[in-house]
This record gives sequence, structure tokens and C-alpha cells, in this order.
Amino acid sequence: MKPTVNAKDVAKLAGVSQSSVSRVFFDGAKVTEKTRQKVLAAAQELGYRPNEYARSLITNSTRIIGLVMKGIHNPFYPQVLKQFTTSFKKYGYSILFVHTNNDEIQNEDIETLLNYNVAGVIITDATMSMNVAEAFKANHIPLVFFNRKLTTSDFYSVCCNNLNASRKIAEFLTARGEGPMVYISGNEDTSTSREREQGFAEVLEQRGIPYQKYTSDFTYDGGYETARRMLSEGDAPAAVFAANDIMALGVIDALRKSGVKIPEQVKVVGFDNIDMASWPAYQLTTWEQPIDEMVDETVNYLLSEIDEYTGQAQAVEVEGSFVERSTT
Amino acid sequence: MKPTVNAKDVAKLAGVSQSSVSRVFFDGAKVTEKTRQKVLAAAQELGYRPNEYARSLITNSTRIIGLVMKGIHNPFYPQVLKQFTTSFKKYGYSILFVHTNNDEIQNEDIETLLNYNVAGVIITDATMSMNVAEAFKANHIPLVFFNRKLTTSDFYSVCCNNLNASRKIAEFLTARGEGPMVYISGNEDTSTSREREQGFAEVLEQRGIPYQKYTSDFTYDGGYETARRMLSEGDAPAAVFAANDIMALGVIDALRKSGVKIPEQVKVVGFDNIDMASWPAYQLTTWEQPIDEMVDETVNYLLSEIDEYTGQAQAVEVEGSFVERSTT
DNA sequence: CTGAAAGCGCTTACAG
DNA sequence: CTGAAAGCGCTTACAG
Repeated sequence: MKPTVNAKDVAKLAGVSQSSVSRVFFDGAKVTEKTRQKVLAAAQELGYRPNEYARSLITNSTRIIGLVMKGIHNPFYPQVLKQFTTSFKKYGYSILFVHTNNDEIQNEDIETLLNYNVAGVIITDATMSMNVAEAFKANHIPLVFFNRKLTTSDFYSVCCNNLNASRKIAEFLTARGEGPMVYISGNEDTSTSREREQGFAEVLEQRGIPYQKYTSDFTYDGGYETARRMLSEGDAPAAVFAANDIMALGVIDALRKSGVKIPEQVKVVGFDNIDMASWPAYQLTTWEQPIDEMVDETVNYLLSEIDEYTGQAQAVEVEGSFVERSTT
Repeated sequence: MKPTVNAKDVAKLAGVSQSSVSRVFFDGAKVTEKTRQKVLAAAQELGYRPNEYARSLITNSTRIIGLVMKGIHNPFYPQVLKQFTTSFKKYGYSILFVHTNNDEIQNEDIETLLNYNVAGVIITDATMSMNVAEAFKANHIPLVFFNRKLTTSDFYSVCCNNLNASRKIAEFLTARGEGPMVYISGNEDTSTSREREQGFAEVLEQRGIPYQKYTSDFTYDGGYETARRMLSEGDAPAAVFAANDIMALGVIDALRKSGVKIPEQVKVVGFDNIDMASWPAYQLTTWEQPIDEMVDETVNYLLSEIDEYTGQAQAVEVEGSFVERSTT
């Protein structure tokens, strides 16, 4: 049915051996320029294209990176996806996209990654059980947790320096408006939410400023509802620090709807610096996560581990920077 | 290095032939329950997993769908990506994600898809040259243009019924506020932008209401800048119809910044019904594109073409529905 | 540098 | 139903 043309066909037309055809298309193999030309001409004529699967079968490696993502509703992550795809493309790698609905990656998703023998795995905005993570180790598949850490783990992770960032945010807020504050958490089982709270709390306690925590879920609706709950409980904080931007936007909309003036009555700070944070309707003060830098760290680690597997674990942190706009 | 266990190892442990092991893991092959149990036990013990590439090599087919996407900044598309991934997972297919920066898909992206011999391709928010599209036809790889049509094509496409939708929008706007109107286009080489203009224009001309077209690019910034340009040129339309929601949000922010009251002075309508359209800050009137339905149409077509290739071309259109909120 | 040959891990006629 | 064998399209020692 599909007129599949293979290296043998090309060899025949070019008048060389199948091995030579293979060598022309395999980086790092040696052929004379003359053979190369003959082969390329024949390949062109027949529309030949090396079969990636035969290649994978024999080299026991692939040029596919598995990218696991959960929170596609948070604009931060599509951006991350784009950067990874673009960056890996430069090195000849493609992205197998896996979406998970659960906080913890499910076995069926793992199966997919293992079945396709991916060269590396990036896990974004989700966690996985220790023994599943160990499965990748056993198969010598390098793994990066992006924007998350495993609690107990010795796995490689790339995150923003959340502790430092949230300390800076707390320092900024306490330097100006004093008064009780509110922290709106994301899903509490995430390292990001916990660390951002920790740094924030540290500085506040140190300066004797009380804060109240509300638990939310990293979504716009979550932020919105939480702010309404906060108001209905009579809380009137000087400032609200939401664990990510998309929640902060929900907070802003809820406060405005109740006639609360931002920043005069309540200041609002987010985290991420997504595109929408700079929109005129919001002008959200936030902490910028340097996606480029985080992606570069991840890509470099994966490529080096693909080249030579060491299984080294490290919690890489990048700094990012404070972005002051008009919600503070 | 990687302790790769194959069917032969399992066969030895289970005391059966390698063929039997293969049959246990190949859907549709017949084995006695007894053999199955022996094999599964051995496989479990060794951590066996069929090699997907050997399988692909021999069946000349894969369970990978290539998804090509451009406008990841428009929240409509991450949503689409999620739906496709979820839907295909049910059928055992995975998504190879390809991101393109250009309106027209580049050859290198095509190469990737062909190299991996994908079972089918979805092209979203981008177009491709005819001869490239023909390359897929030649390889009997089914192809769907999602939310786009090729001008001259006989390819399968799934779109919203843009003509009907934009007529309905025009009818709604003219039934209430009369007066000159503005259409803000997306990239003008897209079928979506052209069709939405056409339906809108038809009704307005029929009712003798003038309209002005501004060319933009389907982005928030584009919508924002275009609205500012419109104001600076002294245009004060009764209503603005933006070719998608994300531009409409930019328009709203720009108008508000200039003190224009929405909907009292200017009404605004978008297209897509992205999450943000329902946010309290915007409450955008729009046309809902039924993503579920569009995805289902696409998935069903691809699965049936994968099952038996016919190469049939059809421009499928789904209706969607008008969503009235407070910008009109 | 080049070719003949082995082999990657599977599926699938073909006998039994 | 099961096993022995051929073969998918490549890469890669091994000779020459």
C-alpha cells in the first residue's frame, strides 16, 4: 500500500551497497563525497527517508523527549511547552506530549513513556510516586522535575528560588504598607506553594506582622472564590500574596467586584509573570520566573545525561526578578 | 547498559516459544489462557515491555498522532491540545507535538512527522503549502486542518461554521444598536478571519450599515493596538467585532483605558469563548466554538482513515452558539 | 572507504 | 493453539 522505499532500493539505484546508503544518512559515519552524491541523488529521486524505528531498534535510543504536563489552563505552561519544543528541535529532538489530569502522574502515562523508550522525561506541574520515578532510574532514563520538587527525592529538579523570591516579596510589602496580610496557596502538596509560603511567612514573622493563609488551587476560579471567602469572613488585609499569577488575577477581579480599591485598600502580588500580568486591565506586580533560563538548565542537563548517563541529582534554582506594576 | 529484557528472555522463563510471548502482547492473536498466564507471570517477573519500535517496524504503523500548532499564546489552543491528548489516549494513541513559528509549516517540521511515520496529522492554526500537503497524501497519512481551511484544497478540515456564526453576530448587533461598525481581522491569510468577515459584511451590507475593517493578527497586543489606532483615527463605531476573543480582550482594555464605556458607547463581540471571556473583568459576548465536538469529528475521521485509508476530503462545519454577556 | 553479513526485537505466514 | 523461521529496515563490527 504505502510505497515504502528503503535503503536497499536507494543502493540499487545508486550502484552502491546498502551499508553505504546507511552511512550517508548516519551522522558520524564516513563516506567519500562521490558516494555521498550518488546516494543523495538516488535518495532524492526515490523520496527515501531513513526509517526512524529501524534506527531506534538498533541503536536502542530515540530522539523523543517525553513532556508531562498538567496545568495547561495556567498560561505559564503553554509558554513552557513552546520553549521546550523550540529548544529541543534545535538538537533534533521531538516532544511526546503527555497530559495528566491528576496531580500525580498515572501509570498509563508512564507506560507510554517507557513503551516509546523516550530519551528523557520532563515533568511539569505534577508529581509522581517514588517507585514510579525509580522505574525511570532503573531504565537509565533521565528525568527532570520542572517547577516542582519531590519531597523525599534525590532527583534532578529545576525551580525558581521560591524561598528567596517570596522573602523579597514580603520585604517589599512590609516596607510600605504595614498590616495583616494574606497568603493564598496553590495545591498544598506542591513544593512551589509550600516554599512560597515559607519565605513569605519567615519575613512576616520576623517583622511581627500577622498573616492568614487561605488554601486554594492555582486556578483563576480558585483565586476568585478564595478572595470572596476572605472578604465574607471579614478579613481586610493590607496585602494579598497569591502563589501564582492566574490566581492573583482572580483575586483582583473578586476584590474589584466588591468595590475594593487596588492598591489603595489592598495590594496584590502574584508569581510567574505570565503575559496577562502586564495587561492594562491588571498591571499585576509579580515575580518573574525566567522561563528561558529554566528551560536551558533542563535541556542541558537532559542532553548531557542522554550523552552519558550519570543519574546525578541536583535541585537547580534560578533567581528570576521582581516586577513592580500597579497592584502594589 | 540498560538491562533491556526481550520476548526471548520471557519465553525462556515461561517455557514457551518467543512467538507465544508475542501473541500474548499482540491484540487479536490467539493463545490459551494457560500460556497467557505463564507468559504474563514471567513478563511481570522480568519487567518485560514490548518494544514499540520493533513493533512499528514490522507492522509499518505507529500509534502516534502528529499535532502541529502555532498560536499557543491564544488560550483556545492549549485547550484544544488538552482535548486531543485526552481523546486520543483513550484509543491508545500518543501525541507528537510540533510547534511552528511561521504561519506556514516548515519543511523541517514535516520531516519530523514523516520520519516518525505518524499515523495521522492534525494541523491547527497554521497552513501548509499544497505540495507539502500532497506529500502526506502520497504516504497515505490522513491529515486534518483544524480551525483552518486550505484555499484551493481538497483536504479534510474541521471548522466552526464561521459564515453562519458571523451572520448571527451581525444580526444581533444590528437588531439593537445601529450605526457604523468595525471588524478587526486576524491574519488575513486565514480562512477563519476571512469567513468571519464575510458573514458579518453580508448582513451589514444587506441592512445598509457601513463597516470599516482593521487588519490585526489574532493576538491580545494586536487587538489592543488596533483599538488605539481606531480611536486615534477618530472612528467611533457602535460596535466592534473582533475575529477572536483574545483580540477582543485587547480591544476592551484599550477602549477602557481611553474612557470609552462598554457597552454603552461601543459594544464588543469576540469569537471562541475562551475561559477568560467569562471572567468578571471582561464578561465578553462571543461565539462559542464547541471544542469537544470539533475534536470528536477530527478524532473519528483520523481513526477511520487509519483503519482504512480513503483520502476522502470534506469540509466539516460545526455550529457552536452565541453567548451573550455584558459587552453588548 | 566500502561491502557482505549479523543482528536489533518484534509479527506473521506456515506447518504440525 | 504452538513453534521454527523468515523478514521488517536499519547500524555496525569485520574484512578487504
